[in-house]
Amino acid sequence: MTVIRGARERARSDVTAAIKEEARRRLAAEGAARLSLRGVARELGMVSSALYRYFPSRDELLTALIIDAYDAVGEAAERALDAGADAGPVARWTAVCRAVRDWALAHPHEYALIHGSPVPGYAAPQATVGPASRVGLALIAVVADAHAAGALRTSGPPVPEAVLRDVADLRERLGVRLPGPVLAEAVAAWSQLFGLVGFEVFGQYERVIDARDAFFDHAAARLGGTVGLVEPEGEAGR
Amino acid sequence: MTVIRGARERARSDVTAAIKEEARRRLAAEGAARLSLRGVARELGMVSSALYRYFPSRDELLTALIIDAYDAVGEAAERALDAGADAGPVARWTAVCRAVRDWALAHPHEYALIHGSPVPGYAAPQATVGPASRVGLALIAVVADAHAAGALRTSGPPVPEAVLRDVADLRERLGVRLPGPVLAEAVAAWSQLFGLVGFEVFGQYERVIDARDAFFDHAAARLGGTVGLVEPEGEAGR
DNA sequence: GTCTATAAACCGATAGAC
DNA sequence: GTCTATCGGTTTATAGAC
Repeated sequence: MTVIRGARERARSDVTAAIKEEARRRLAAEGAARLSLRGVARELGMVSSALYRYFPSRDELLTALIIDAYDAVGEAAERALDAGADAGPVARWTAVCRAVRDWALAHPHEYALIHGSPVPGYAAPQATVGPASRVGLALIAVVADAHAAGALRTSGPPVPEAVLRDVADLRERLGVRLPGPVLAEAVAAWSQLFGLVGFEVFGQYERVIDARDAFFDHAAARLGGTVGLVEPEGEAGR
Repeated sequence: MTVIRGARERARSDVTAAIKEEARRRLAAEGAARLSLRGVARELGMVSSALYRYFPSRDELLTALIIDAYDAVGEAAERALDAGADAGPVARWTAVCRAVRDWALAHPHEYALIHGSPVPGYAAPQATVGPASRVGLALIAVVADAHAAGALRTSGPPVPEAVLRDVADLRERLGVRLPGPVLAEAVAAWSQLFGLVGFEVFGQYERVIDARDAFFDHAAARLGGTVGLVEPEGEAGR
C-alpha cells in the first residue's frame, strides 16, 4: 500500500516536473504574460483539462516557476559563497555576483520572470518572498564575514537617518551582525547588481560593451568596494 | 486645399495621439505582451480594422510606444541636466538620476516597456536606439562637464584593457571628451542606476526599505562618486 | 487521472462596400 | 477612413464519461 502510494506520488511528481519543464520552454517562446496551460498541455501531448489535476490554475503554475527560479539563482549564489569561503572578500563578492550573472545569462527567460516586468494581473503570494531574498542574503553573508574578519573599510558620505532606521529593522529580522551604514550600502549594491545583470541579459549593452566578462567583473568588484570590502592585504599596508 | 490638407493631417495626428494614449492605458492593464489593437479599438469605440489606417500592425504601435517612452524619460533627464548647469557635479548627477527615477515611478508600465522583460516575438527596430541612449548621454554630459571643470577625481582599480578598447570606440561614436576609465565607470553607473530604479518600481524593496527618497538620493550620489565626481570644494581643500 | 465536448470569450489581419 | 463580415486561429475553465 505504501509502496503503491509511493509509486503513485513519484509518478505525480514526475508529471509535475515535466509540466514545469515544458512551461519554462513556453516561457521562453511567449513570455510569462502569455503563458497558457493549454499551450503547455498541447506540447506535452496532454489535454488541457488534465493539467488542472496538477496545477489548479495558471497563476499557481506561474508561482511554482517563480519560486523555482528564485531558488535556482539563490542556490547558484550560495554555491559561490561556499566555494569562496577561503578567498579574499572582494574575490568572494565578485564570485557571488558572477554566479548570479552566469545563471541569468543561461536562463534569460526565467531571469525575466523574476526580475523583469511584473506579470499583469498576477500578484506574487507570500511563498515567494523567502526564495526571493536568497541572493541578497548571500551578498550580505560575504560582507558579514568580511566584517567579522576586520576586512571592511567604511567610507563615503553619511547614510541618512531614515535609511538607518530601515536597515536597523532589517538587521534584526535577518539576524545579521553588521553596522547600519554597511548594511545600507549592501542593499544598494544588491539592487545595482541587478542593473548590471539586467542590462546585459536584456540586450542594452549591444554595440556599447563587447568585453562583457571583463566589464562585469570590474564593475562587480567596484561594487564590493562601495560596500567597504577590501582585499585582506589592505588591512595592514596601504 | 492646403488648409483642408492641414486640417486633415491635424485630425489624423489627433487620432494617432488618442490611439497611443489608450494603448498606454491598456499597457498598464494587460502588459506589452498582451497589448492588442482590438482592445484599443474597442475602448476607443472604433472598429479594429480602422486602426490599421494609423498603425500597420501591432508591432508598429508597440514601437511608437517604446520610442515615446524613451523620449519621455530622456527628456526628463535632459531637463534635469539643463536645470542643474550651475549646481555642483554630484548634485547635478543626482538630479539627473532623480529625474529618471521620478519618471519611472510616475509611469511604471512605460518603464516596464523599455527596461523590463523584452516582449516575446518583438524585435526593436533601429529607430529605437537613438531615443534609448538619451539618459545615458545625459549622465555622460554631467561627467564630461565636471571633467572639463576639473571636478573629477579618478580612483580605484585599473579598468581592464578590453573594456578600454570598447569605450574608446564608444567615445569616438559619441564625440565625448572623457578619459577611457571614466567613461567605462559611467557606463557601469548608467546600468546600475536602472538597478536602483527597477527594484523600486517593480516592488523589490517592499518590507526592505521604506525611506525610498533618501535611500535613492544617497545611492545615486554614491554612484556619482564611483564615476569620480566630487563636490567642487574638493578641488582645493581636503 | 485522462478523455471529449463545450461555453463564452479573445486575437491579428484582410476583403470589399460605402 | 470607417464600416461589416470573415478566416483561422487562440484562450480559461468546466461538465461529465470512462
